[in-house]
Amino acid sequence: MNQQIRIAIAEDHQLMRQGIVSLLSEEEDFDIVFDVGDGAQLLEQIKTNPVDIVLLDLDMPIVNGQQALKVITEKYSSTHAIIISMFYSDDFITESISTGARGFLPKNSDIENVVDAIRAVYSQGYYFDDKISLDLLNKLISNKNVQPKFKDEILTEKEIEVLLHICEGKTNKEISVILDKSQRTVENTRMKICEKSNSKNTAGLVIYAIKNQFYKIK
Amino acid sequence: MNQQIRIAIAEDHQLMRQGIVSLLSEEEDFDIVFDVGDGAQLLEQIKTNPVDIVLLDLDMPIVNGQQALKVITEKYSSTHAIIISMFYSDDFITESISTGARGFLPKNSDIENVVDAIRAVYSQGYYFDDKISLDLLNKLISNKNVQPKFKDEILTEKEIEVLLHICEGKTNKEISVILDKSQRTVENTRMKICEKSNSKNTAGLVIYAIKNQFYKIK
DNA sequence: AAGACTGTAGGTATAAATACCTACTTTAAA
DNA sequence: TTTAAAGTAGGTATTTATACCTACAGTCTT
Repeated sequence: MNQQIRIAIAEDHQLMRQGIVSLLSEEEDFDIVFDVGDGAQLLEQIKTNPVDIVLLDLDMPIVNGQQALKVITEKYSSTHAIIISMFYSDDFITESISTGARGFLPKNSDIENVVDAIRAVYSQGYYFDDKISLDLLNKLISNKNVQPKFKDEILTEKEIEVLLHICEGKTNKEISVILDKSQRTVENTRMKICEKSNSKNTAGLVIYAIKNQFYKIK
Repeated sequence: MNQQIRIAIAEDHQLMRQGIVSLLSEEEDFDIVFDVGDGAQLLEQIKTNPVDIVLLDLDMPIVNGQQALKVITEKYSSTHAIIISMFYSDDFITESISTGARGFLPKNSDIENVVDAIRAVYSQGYYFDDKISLDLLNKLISNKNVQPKFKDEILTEKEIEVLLHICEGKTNKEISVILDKSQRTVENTRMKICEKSNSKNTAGLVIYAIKNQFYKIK
């Protein structure tokens, strides 16, 4: 038998994870080494169980996908990550690629896409879906180091705290009372988040918070 | 062999759907009759392919889960629906139950939960997860016809249109220009949506729009 | 034909958010 | 230890959103 492709799956929705495991198990040259429900478990498992491919869900709790991806590309150069994400925006893709992902799959992919992606990344080192815009591909090719824009756009603890209260529908004044800070401080923080998230009002902030998994819809 | 349980699956994420099919196929007494990606296909298929159980994703495009659920409980009394949803709020559950769902599963359920739910609904007619609050169960038991509150809280076409623009970050003035209506009209519509959705500001509106699948995060 | 609802829009007011400043303190990194 | 950033908060102004009214024309249902 040929050498098997060693695979790990990190995905927080159990049903989805079990489903993917079940489907991929049918491929004879695939060896599902382990599957986990969050980024922290992934980093723990990968220490002792080397794999070739990690299928990585971007929206995971505890240690999120981005952070896990960063650690993996830095520490485990022989492991290549393929991102699975609910969202399919250019921002997400470019961010993932620049952090070291070798492939990107939307969650409405077919299992065949996943199988193709795994084989492609294993043999060629990368995989991109048909649906990825030519625009984006050109951007990625022409400009290896895609915008470090995201570097300084990471929200601080305080900003995240304020953002969550905004998502809960609280006004600046209400937030200032809760955090025991001046209303002006909260206003400034709010504007700072607007800048960083490139949004121009409350609606934009809420969408940003949800897209980036700061705020989880219950 | 005993009689098989005939099952249909309606879920818009292909990977999830294929995964569930693969996992359920391992149960010998389960007969997966068909699986579809939206509510319209479900209603089409079910005309000619009777099933005992429908696993129904609430967040589907074209004809959404709620509408499909309504038709099924009205027209196909021998078919029982089990809801699978990303969201686990009491509102969603009570709404689903009052529309005729016989069980409710969050998307982070285990496949064992799904199998249990199918068997339970098939033999006992209903299934509720451990995680469903006692509070809610009591509400459901004590008060069969749970709030018809939702009845008159359905958004009109105009309201949905305005809501989407709000989610896009547009101001009332901008929306009024786009729709060629008075700014006051848009303001009034906005307030009406606030009432219906029981939210008190823009943040609440956006969350409501996302939860209820009016606005899809791209 | 009466009633209910939707869509339309005006009046008036207050509350909240947004925009663009300055400035000081603390903390962390170079 | 200088530099950079974050956290703090004040001034001032404009724009937006929210709140609570009234009113009328069109549509659909009873």
